[in-house]
Amino acid sequence: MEGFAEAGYPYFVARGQKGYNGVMILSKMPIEEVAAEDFASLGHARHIAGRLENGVTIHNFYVPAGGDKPDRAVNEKFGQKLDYLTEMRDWFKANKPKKSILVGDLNIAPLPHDVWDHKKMLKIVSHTQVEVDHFNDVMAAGDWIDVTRQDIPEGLLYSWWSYRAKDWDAADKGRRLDHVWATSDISAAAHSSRVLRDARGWEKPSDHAPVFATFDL
DNA sequence: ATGGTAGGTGGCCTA
Repeated sequence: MEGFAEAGYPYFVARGQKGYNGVMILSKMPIEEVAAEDFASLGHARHIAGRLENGVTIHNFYVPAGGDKPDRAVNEKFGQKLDYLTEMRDWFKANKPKKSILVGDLNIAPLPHDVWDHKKMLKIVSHTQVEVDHFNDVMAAGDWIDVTRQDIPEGLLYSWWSYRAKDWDAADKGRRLDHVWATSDISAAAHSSRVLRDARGWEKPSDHAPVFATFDL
């Protein structure tokens, strides 16, 4: 934590399970934890929410990846992913977000231009129709706006490239799995979204690249 | 239809 403070982020809210999963929101300003839900009762640490002193709430989600086969009858993890999204939807229906930002690895690329090959990817977990339907239901339930696509509506845009490609940059078989959303009451304050694609080429990189957005609030 | 890479933890599982 000292390292984060030295880097200019003395405040945070976080949940984690060593060796498994975790979410964290670092802040330059005081932030108070306001929620940490265990959707689909997985016993995981995939959600944290904090509120800043200006009244803005920030959610960070790590939606389950969902395994390989997009069929809950043979792949329990896929069912858990859908259930996770269904419970997110119901929670946002019951707790209508206002002045809120949602970020995270949502493990779904919702739009045809969020993947390198829409037709091929329709059979691949992260871009199947049932996942996109669940994803859109969560957005509708919270009146969420996709800030990244508000700023960058056109063109292929990815935030993740598999480790398994021999040359991720040349093959460029990416997916936009990481998202920045805002409720419609503050979405007009968002601008300057971008993906730091260069980070995918750093030493010992994550397979995800950072997604940025700026809010004037 | 399959394998490909990376990581964390501990000898395999998940992403």
